[in-house]
Order: sequence, then C-alpha cells, then structure tokens
Amino acid sequence: MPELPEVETVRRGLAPVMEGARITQLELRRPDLRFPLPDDFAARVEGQRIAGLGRRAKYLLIDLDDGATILSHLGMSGSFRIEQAGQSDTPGQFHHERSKDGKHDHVVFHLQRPEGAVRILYNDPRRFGFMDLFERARMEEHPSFRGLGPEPVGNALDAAYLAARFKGKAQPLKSALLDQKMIAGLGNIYVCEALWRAGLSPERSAGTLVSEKGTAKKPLVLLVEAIRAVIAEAIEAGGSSLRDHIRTDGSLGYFQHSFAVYDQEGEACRKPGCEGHILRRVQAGRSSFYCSACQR
DNA sequence: CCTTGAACCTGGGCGC
DNA sequence: TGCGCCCAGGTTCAAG
Repeated sequence: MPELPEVETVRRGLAPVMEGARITQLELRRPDLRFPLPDDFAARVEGQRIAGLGRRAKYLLIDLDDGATILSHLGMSGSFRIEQAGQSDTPGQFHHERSKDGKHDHVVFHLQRPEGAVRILYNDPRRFGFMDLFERARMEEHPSFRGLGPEPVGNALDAAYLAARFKGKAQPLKSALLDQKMIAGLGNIYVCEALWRAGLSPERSAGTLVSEKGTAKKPLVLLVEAIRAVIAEAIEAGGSSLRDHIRTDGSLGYFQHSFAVYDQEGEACRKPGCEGHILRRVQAGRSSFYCSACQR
C-alpha cells in the first residue's frame, strides 16, 4: 500500500492526537507481523509520553520521552485509525466494543489525553508491515535505515547525486528508482508517474542519463524535477487510496484521480498531442505502466 | 556483480 | 453461489 506520501499522510493524521499523549496500554493481539514484535515491546512503551511523530522514507517514527522510538512500516496493507471515546456513550467508553474491531486490528495503542481516552488501532490484513523499537541516538545503526538513500523531497536529492549513482549502470530506470538505497520512499505508483512526467521509459537503462564526464544529462534533470513534483503533489492530496490506504480518520486520499499511467492500462496517454496508449508490462515482478509513444 | 522469481499473507475482482 | 486464477501500494532471499 503505502509509499512515502501515504505514510506522510498517516503521520499528519496521527500527530495531533498522539503527540503529548501518554500510552496507558499497548495491546498486542497478533505479535506475528512480518517480523515478531520485540518481547518487551509493551513493557518498554507503557507509561511513556509520546514526544513527537516523524517519518523517514516509508517508516513512521513515534518518539517516546525516554529516548526510544517506535518504528512502524505499513507493508502493503497496513493502516492506522483513531477512535475517540464515544461522546454518546458513557464517558471513557468506546463506541466500538472490542468485539466489533476488525479481525486484522493487530496492535492497539491506548492513549490518555487531557480531553479523555483515545485508541489508535493498527490494521494490517496481509501482515507485511512490522514494528520495532530502537534507541533514537543510534537510529543509523538500525537495519531498516542502514544504507537508505536520501528523501525525494528536500535538499539531499539532486541531479548530481543521481548522476553519480546512475553512472555506468545498465539497470533499468524502474528498478533503480524502486531501490530504497538509491532514493528512499518511492514505490511502484510514484515511480511510474514520475517516469511518465519525465518522458522516460521504465526500461531505459539508468546509465544513459549520465554523460561521459559523469554529469547529469537533461532528461535526468527532468526526472529529478518530476520525482519531487509528484511526491509533493501526492502529499498535498493526502496520498492515493486504492484498496487499503485510508487516512487515520477513515477518509480517502485523492491523488489516485491524478494518475496519468498507474492502473490506466489501455487508456489514451494524457500528454497533450501524444497519440499513444498506456501499456502494462511486468518488470522485475512489478507492473510498469507507461506510454511507449512518449516515454523513451 | 547482475537480474529474475519466489516467498511472505489475505482479500478483491473476474471468468466460468 | 462458488471455485480457481490473477492481481495488489513492499521487501528480502535464493538461484541462475
């Protein structure tokens, strides 16, 4: 499910509720997510105050007062939702009884805020997501972050950086951009969209965008622009809601209405003046959507 | 080094 | 209504 814009949308949804709240209980209903949760997870978290919420690439980071951080990766189908204690019920009681919770609500954060109790439920049907706990000061040592590339929005990503990484590479652009060590946070949707915007075929080899001298050719400059723009626009739109991604309040993102190519097989290419149609081709086990007429 | 394919897991959609 | 197949936003690991 979630690429960087969806995770950022989740972070923004959770932050107003979680920041400053105290974790009164951590309910681990199903500790066998993609990786087992730490044995002492609940013990180390309960009683702590949440200092703030962050994000790195596709990882949500929940900073606790004692210097530890909870890491959460949503895999393909993970989502969080917020439940305030029901106003119409007895104060402090939740409108939804536990029996009405979904069978894929695997982890529940019970929070105490000045206004009352709140529950944050982590739902993940496929269980490709996972959580972990680490010392914030040693974040770079965590396996999830070691070797991770720069964020696509921000100053770290520019054409010179990608030129250095792409030089001499025969690897297709599609898989190069999906590589989290190259750029962190892109996934199948936004790679397809960025390549369409830049007019580049997903099958073109990355090295062809770099000159002999190792400088970025024009298409690479356009590609960097396209990546930054598509990610920024998607964040602005609250991410893309296809199957699973919902915002923390249950509402949908709407960037999927802006897809030019992703999941648009057979549609006419939306580039002005282009006569092509959108194709789907499996590349490295993933669907690439692109227009063979204007993406070269 | 490289690339591809399978694996992890559940559910939705479609054709029959 | 049901079955079987294909597909899915991610990541890792084995095999060629």
